[in-house]
Amino acid sequence: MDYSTLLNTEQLRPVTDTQGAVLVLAGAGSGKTRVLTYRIAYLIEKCGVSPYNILAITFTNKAAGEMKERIRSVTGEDGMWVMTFHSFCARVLRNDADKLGHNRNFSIYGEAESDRIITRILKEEHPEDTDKKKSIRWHISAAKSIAMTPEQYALRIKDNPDSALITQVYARYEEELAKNNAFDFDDLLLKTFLLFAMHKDVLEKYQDRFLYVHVDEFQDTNKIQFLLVKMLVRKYGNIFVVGDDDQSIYGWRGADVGNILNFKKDYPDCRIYKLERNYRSSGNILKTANKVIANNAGRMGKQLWTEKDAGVEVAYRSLCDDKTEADFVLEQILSLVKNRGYKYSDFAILVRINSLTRVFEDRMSSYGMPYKVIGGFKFYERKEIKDFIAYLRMAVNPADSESITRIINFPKRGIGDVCVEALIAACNARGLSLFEGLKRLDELELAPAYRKKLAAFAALATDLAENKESMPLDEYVKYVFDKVDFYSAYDMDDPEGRTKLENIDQFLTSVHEFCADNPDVKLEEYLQTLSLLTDADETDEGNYITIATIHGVKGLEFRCVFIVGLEEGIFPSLRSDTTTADVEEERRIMYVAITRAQERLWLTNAGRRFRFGKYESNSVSRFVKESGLIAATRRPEERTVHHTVQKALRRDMPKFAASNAAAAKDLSVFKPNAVVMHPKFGRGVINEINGENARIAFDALGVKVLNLRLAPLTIQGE
DNA sequence: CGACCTGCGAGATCG
DNA sequence: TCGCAGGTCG
Repeated sequence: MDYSTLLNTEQLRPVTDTQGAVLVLAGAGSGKTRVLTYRIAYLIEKCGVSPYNILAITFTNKAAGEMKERIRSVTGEDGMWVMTFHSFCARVLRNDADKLGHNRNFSIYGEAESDRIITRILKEEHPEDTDKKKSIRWHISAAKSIAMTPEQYALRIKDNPDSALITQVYARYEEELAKNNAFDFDDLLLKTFLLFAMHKDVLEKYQDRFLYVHVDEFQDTNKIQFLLVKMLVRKYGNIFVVGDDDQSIYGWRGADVGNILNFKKDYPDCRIYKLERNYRSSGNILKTANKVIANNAGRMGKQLWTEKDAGVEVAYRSLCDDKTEADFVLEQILSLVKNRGYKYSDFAILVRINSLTRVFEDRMSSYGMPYKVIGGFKFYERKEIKDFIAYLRMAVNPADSESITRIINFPKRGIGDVCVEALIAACNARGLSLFEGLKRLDELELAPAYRKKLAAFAALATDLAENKESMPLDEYVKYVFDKVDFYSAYDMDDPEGRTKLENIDQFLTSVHEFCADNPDVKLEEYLQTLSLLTDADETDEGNYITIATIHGVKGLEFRCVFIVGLEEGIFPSLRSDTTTADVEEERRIMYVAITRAQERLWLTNAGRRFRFGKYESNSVSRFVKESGLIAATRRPEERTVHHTVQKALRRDMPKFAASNAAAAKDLSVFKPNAVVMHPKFGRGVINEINGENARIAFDALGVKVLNLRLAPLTIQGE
């Protein structure tokens, strides 16, 4: 392979610099993944390094999957370790968890499980402080991501009035996790670090295996992640990290930009390469991005450039309210799809906070436009899915009392809180885990009524645990579904109940697919994979508009991007304790948003927005001013969607304004009392028409107000 | 035990 | 406005 034809000179240098420490500062759209992929290919092809000796760490599972695929298509190599920090650690721990007092079938707890445990501890020991559980969870996580024990952390936060409470709950929390044979997400990193620190032989095994270590999105690593990597490469020193200090947007979660800014201190001999040529965005888009980020002080300093044309001007629109803003965006999309051959999948609507997606979802669904929301609701966080998974966890890890208490009375078995308390007390008295206690109920001190109900659950639990090996995974989950009788747990006449069953069904389908891809997979492996999965990891290539938070589209690109809700208080999102550092992070988020766009970019804000049950007014975001696009505004309140849209059509798209089917739709056919059909809502009758908006009474769903020009309505008669 | 009522608070979220 | 947690009552 001739690498010099595949890469520009900027990219080629780090790819061929294979020994020692290398830092690549890669601007947005500069071919970062390409460099990483070819660097690994180069090691294999030109340096004779075995893929077995290479490790690549990515930020998301999705990124890992994509990189794996690219490496496979370039080198034909498969099965290399390309994964997230958490997956890497889970794999290491699976082999050596016994050295930490856990066993290999440990459960991985997410935030919800952590919350449950913390709430329980607070209820037992500090009932007056239960409202502090969020802050406590945050502190525990913060302590773990800088590798501090409760005692060490207590010193660090000694000025915090709750420091005693926090560290005491932290200590109890650790005991609980140990008892349940469970790790939380922070533990995966921390305990692997401790394992390496305490067991030189284990560390050396991995040091001798991974001779070349790569880390992507290095700007978003936290302290413990960097410590882990440093440890791994200490013996051979081959560390290759790629990142962009301007795209560090996880500071609030412990990501430490210092890792990238001070890389040279840790590796004095390192070589630093900059990738500043952008291949993604038009000249105008890039200019806007550079202008905005230039307002940040703490930067390593990069100036992106492109050989692309300036392209379409970046547009800024101020709309009177949130609904009008949504209509404006949808109007632009429809017009470009109809007249310029764009597909729905070319568009992304980016928001700073999740709650802004709603108005877009509502309107797209009324207008029959295909869309998909990234992030927001999380499939695996749904109660019904967690309940199902809890049964699987119990079968694999009987020590997992947390999962048992979750499902002991779901579906309803008449086992209430009092009964569960009695069981826990009886088990504690004998030093048994809940599962052991359930198996030996006759030995426990319990009221006969409780014993009887618990016996039924105990029989179920034992049966599930005994049968997990006796059939393939996909058959087993179906077996659990039937045996637990999820079907009768939900009311099919209740739409909510039906949705829940559908979700469980979807979960079962995903297990089938997983089994097809990974034949002979064991339940315990599947569960650990599952715990590390998120919705953002789903890849599918449908033709839909993407609605997402900016954090959710990191690393992605779209031909057309709308950044909406550009208002002070929303973006930048300001809390009372705002510091410059916070604003700089907000600005980096803005920078990430802008640099997602390839061809067209719009910034919008609304003068009035419905939030928390009432209208609120926010001033225009400082980022709009910084982008130099503020000129085209009057007072937003004076404008209506009609004027804005007409003006936009005239100014930006004069050639096709006339042929825009959406704009030219003949509205005179719609009259009060006309019967209309809507593909989603069914039959309805127009009650009242007010300009372009009509109040329509749908037979199935009641009255809705729709924009006649946008909504896919057909006249059925009068 | 479980259905219903009331009050409170509301950020982004990799794994 | 909406979702959750905690309290009350049948």
